[in-house]
Amino acid sequence: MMTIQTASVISKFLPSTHDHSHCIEVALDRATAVCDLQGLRLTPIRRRVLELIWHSHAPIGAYSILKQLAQNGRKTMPPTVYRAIAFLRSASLVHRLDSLNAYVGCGDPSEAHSGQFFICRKCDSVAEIHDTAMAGLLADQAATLGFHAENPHIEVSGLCSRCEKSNR
Amino acid sequence: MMTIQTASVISKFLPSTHDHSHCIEVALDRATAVCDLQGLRLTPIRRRVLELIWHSHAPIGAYSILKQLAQNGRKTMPPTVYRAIAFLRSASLVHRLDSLNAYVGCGDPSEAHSGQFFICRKCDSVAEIHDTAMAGLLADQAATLGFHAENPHIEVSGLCSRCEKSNR
DNA sequence: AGTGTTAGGTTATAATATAACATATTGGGC
DNA sequence: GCCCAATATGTTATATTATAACCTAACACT
Repeated sequence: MMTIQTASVISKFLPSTHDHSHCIEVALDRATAVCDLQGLRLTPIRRRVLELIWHSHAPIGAYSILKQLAQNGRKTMPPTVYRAIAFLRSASLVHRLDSLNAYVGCGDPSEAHSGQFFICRKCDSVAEIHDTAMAGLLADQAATLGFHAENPHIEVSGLCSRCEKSNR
Repeated sequence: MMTIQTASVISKFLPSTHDHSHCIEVALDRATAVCDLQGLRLTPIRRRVLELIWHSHAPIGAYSILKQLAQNGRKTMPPTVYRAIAFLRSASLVHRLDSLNAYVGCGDPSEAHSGQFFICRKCDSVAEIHDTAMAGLLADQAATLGFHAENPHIEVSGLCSRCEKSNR
């Protein structure tokens, strides 16, 4: 089957052997650049939260972030974490996955967007793409219902190839 | 633009004037039939919860259901509601909308499925469709990532035509 | 240095959901 | 009809996720 390429892949499923420290580094560098450019303040707390979210390619819950923040010395309360998350989301540095109540780093914070997410139900890894054809199809279907779609955020659960191979 | 019809509309946005008692009646009748056919027990509690969910075409939260259940005499606790919801979901009589932590009745419980939902952010009304083309596109994109999609559940927020007209 | 804005601290609580165990009800075989 | 096993519901407690409200600190700009 031939598929027209309409999707930009924002993040793929990576082998467990990949150099993840590099991912983190790149993410933080990009975040710094984006914030710099847009006059946003990537404060130490926000930076640290972003770093924790990028700890892996799996989404992480707010209270898990909270625990890890609290380890490093001073006690930290929920609002601190939720504020940092709100900031990071508003800068498109982080997405919330509603189906998991969890947050994942975005590999392409270049502009505000809401992507399509594939979530492995076994290892929790997430891949993100931005597919214009799908968005278009959605908009078309919406139109037939007289609906104006604003936020084609899509979450699909399933199995990544590694987990599917490993045992199903 | 020509759009190939690949979507079955499960529920549309309806005018506020529509005969909603009819919707409820139909939903309960279908539920009875489905349960009968599949040997499932639509007990009084489950039936009542389904009825409350069908109170409107807008999703309703578990604790809102709980409050209304508790009004009719005996006190009711969260597990009661969550169990009823779990049953109704397993029978495809109700869907959960993750983006709202809320539940909505399904107009077509004929078989297990996960649809595409358009949610008006102003009046909260929901329309549901089942679009094979979209599911296919999703599966294609998933395949390029080596991902096996299992649950193409989609929620899109936006404005229904009525709310868009009314003032934006 | 003064001031207005933004970020973070702190306390309390809201909202959503489930674990674990006890009791009741149901359907089916005898 | 009676008993049993399975299913459904009651009950208590608590987990998990998220926000309100108010206060203090840091910063950016003049």
